[in-house]
Amino acid sequence: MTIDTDPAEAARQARAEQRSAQLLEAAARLMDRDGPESVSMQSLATEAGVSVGLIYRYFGGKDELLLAVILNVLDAFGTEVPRAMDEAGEDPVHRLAAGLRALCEVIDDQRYAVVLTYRATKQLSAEGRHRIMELELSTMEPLREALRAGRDSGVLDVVDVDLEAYNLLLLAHSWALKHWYYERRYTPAEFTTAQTAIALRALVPPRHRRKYAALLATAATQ
Amino acid sequence: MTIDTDPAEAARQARAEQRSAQLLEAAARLMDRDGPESVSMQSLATEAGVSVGLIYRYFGGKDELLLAVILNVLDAFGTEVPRAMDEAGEDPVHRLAAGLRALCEVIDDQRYAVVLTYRATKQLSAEGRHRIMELELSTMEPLREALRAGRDSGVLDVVDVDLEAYNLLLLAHSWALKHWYYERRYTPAEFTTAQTAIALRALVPPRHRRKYAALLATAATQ
DNA sequence: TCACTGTGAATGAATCTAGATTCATTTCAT
DNA sequence: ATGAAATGAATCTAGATTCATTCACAGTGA
Repeated sequence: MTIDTDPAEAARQARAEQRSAQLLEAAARLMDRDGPESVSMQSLATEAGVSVGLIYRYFGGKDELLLAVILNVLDAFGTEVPRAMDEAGEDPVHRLAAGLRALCEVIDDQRYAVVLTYRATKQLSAEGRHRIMELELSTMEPLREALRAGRDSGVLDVVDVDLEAYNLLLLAHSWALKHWYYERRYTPAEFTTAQTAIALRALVPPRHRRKYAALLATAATQ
Repeated sequence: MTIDTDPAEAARQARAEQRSAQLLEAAARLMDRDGPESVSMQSLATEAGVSVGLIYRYFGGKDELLLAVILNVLDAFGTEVPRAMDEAGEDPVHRLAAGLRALCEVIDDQRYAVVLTYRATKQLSAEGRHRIMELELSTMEPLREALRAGRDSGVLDVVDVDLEAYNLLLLAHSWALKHWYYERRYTPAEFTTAQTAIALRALVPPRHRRKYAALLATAATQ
């Protein structure tokens, strides 16, 4: 099965990957400046400094492009969340908090792409939609895992792991979804801290609260 | 200023209102059957059994129509939530639970219109967007009020009223937003009960939990 | 009671528009 | 010189919008 080793082919692949990244970057920049509805093939081409036709070489069409943008975010979740959680050590509560923070950071970074996830369902093929669902679920797996671990060791009071994991994801998504409201009241960091406190307050039973006081506190605490 | 009393004018108004309601109903039915992206002027006209042109008489265009659909849902929130809360009596916790339940019920009933709220931002005029924001905020006011009352009387542990009220709204919205996932695992009623328990678990301090045991319990409680 | 007429309601084929897609042509790298 | 990469004007498409036309009926006079 060693079909590789063709240097020309390898070079092509490398270039393709670079182009693809360039286009995704441009899409992000464009959405960030003009909102997600401005992602037309023309404006994307202009933003990326290439011609429309070229986009079709690297992405089959708009559908595939949007799918790629979305998968890109989900991929960032899949990378950043576990990394942050592992850095946080073994404690399930700290792991959870770290995961939520990472989630919020990626979302802040890719705000419009996250919103796109909710908007683009229309143009996506059934298969694309399915991939997104699968990926979203597997993205959340580390959070679910931490919830389970915390429940098993008694530091977390979890009733329904799946539901509560999804709630955490939505808590973070809300930064993108309701940004028009939150941006007036919180910085990204404040938002993250406050939501972490709220989420953990729901999960950490009283007897363990002292231990996690730092995570449970907010600037606004009375 | 008694410009009314024109019976012809009154009749016209009545008919206009009826038409408008008929069209909004058709839009709901259509979205429910074919998804929100199928709301084209043609298909809406077909569904409502009128001609395309007529829609333009009652709604200026697609933007206004979508705005009306959305305002319609928000209006239902504005009516149902306070009603349910008032029926629940004085106790802030019961009021909150009743409000959340009412929210979930309206959302289940208008699932696609709720999703539309997140999708349609594009086509809405700045003014329409603004009205939606205002309305959403005032819709949540009863929830905020209950949170404040509960905090003041000590039965609720609330750090940031605005943030937590919005989280409750999103908890309910998630039924519509992530329906593809939840529908496989919960009935609307189960979802509502579970989310209520989770939300209240976060808010009711331990010393008051016994009193609200019924709301805090779920079928799934270990 | 019945034709007659004026007015708003309703129609839907024709038009317009935004933007996605194609592909004949040109440029570039080896 | 050759093939891949890139271009962008021309085409295609979905669907929103218009508007000339028809319809329905209330009011009017015989």
